[in-house]
Amino acid sequence: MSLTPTQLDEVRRLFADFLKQRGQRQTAERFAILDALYATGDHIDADTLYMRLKEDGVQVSRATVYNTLELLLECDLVVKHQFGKTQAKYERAYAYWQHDHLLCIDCGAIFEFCDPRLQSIQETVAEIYGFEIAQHALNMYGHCRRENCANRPAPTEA
Amino acid sequence: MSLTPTQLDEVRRLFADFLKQRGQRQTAERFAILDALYATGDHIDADTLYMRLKEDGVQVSRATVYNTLELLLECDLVVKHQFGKTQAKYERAYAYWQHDHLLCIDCGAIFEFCDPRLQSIQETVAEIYGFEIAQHALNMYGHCRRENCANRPAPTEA
DNA sequence: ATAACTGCAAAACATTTGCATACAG
DNA sequence: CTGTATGCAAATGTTTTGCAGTTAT
Repeated sequence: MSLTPTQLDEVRRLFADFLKQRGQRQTAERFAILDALYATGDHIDADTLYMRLKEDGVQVSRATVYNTLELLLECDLVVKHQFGKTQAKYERAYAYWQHDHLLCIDCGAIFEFCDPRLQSIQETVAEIYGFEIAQHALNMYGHCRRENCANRPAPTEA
Repeated sequence: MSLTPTQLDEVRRLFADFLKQRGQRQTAERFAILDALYATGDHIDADTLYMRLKEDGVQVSRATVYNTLELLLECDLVVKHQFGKTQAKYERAYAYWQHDHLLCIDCGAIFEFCDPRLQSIQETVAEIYGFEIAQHALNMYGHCRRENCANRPAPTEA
């Protein structure tokens, strides 16, 4: 799930090019945030990312974290998710297949899956409604069957 | 898109039964909120619902709106959506087919669709991950082609 | 009666903004 | 140098909470 050092360099280069092309500055903070996000294999919210940077001794402000995440979204190096909560989660997007999410209501575990039929659905919907579809988000919510699942409800006798 | 008076009575009865069964009180406020939500064919956020009630001369507090929406979610008379924003939207759920959403990035218009292939995907995912899936949310984001679409981006010459 | 509910206002969160200072280009 | 970016703290927007007073049962 981790990227190779070469891939990480490529990601930094893509971000650098994006900033240059837009006449925006390449600051240490921006690259630190990019690195921290890519170091996380998981889905992470802005505040946790902010605190993780702080723990690692990288001094950045929350405002810069939000600002930079916005830039990373614009250059498609990061995707943002709204998993039914008000707080958004972010996930790295480079060298990562397009996928959807399966979430456990009880323990919060997140799994990823990919089903080609979704592409067909997207095409059908685009056709019917005359839309040009840019992206989609499919989230499935349920109960995982892991032994150690927290908040697991008592099994309903069936 | 509007429910018949008979259906609305049925909805109120379902809510009444739910409250009774849980030993919770049937207050005028709760039914006013239920009615206001069902009077809206659209997707509505908690604050707009609160203000709409106020306009109609129904005095309720924001806290009661949120509290009641929570109850309505629990008895499946309402569903909650997180359309990529921090603010949640609510939609009536009774006598309404299970459907998914197509949103215009430019003007915010919301369309609904239903595709049977999603059911197959859900079954496949449940099987593969050993999940018992309770619900899903599929949102597609794109550009509608309506003449009067606000914020429509300039057509890219192709 | 009494336990539950309401309204209010304060608190808690998540995110955005304004502005003085710092710094990349 | 110059205009962007940063950090901070205040502001905004959304949702939750605590509590005194109210009300359905």
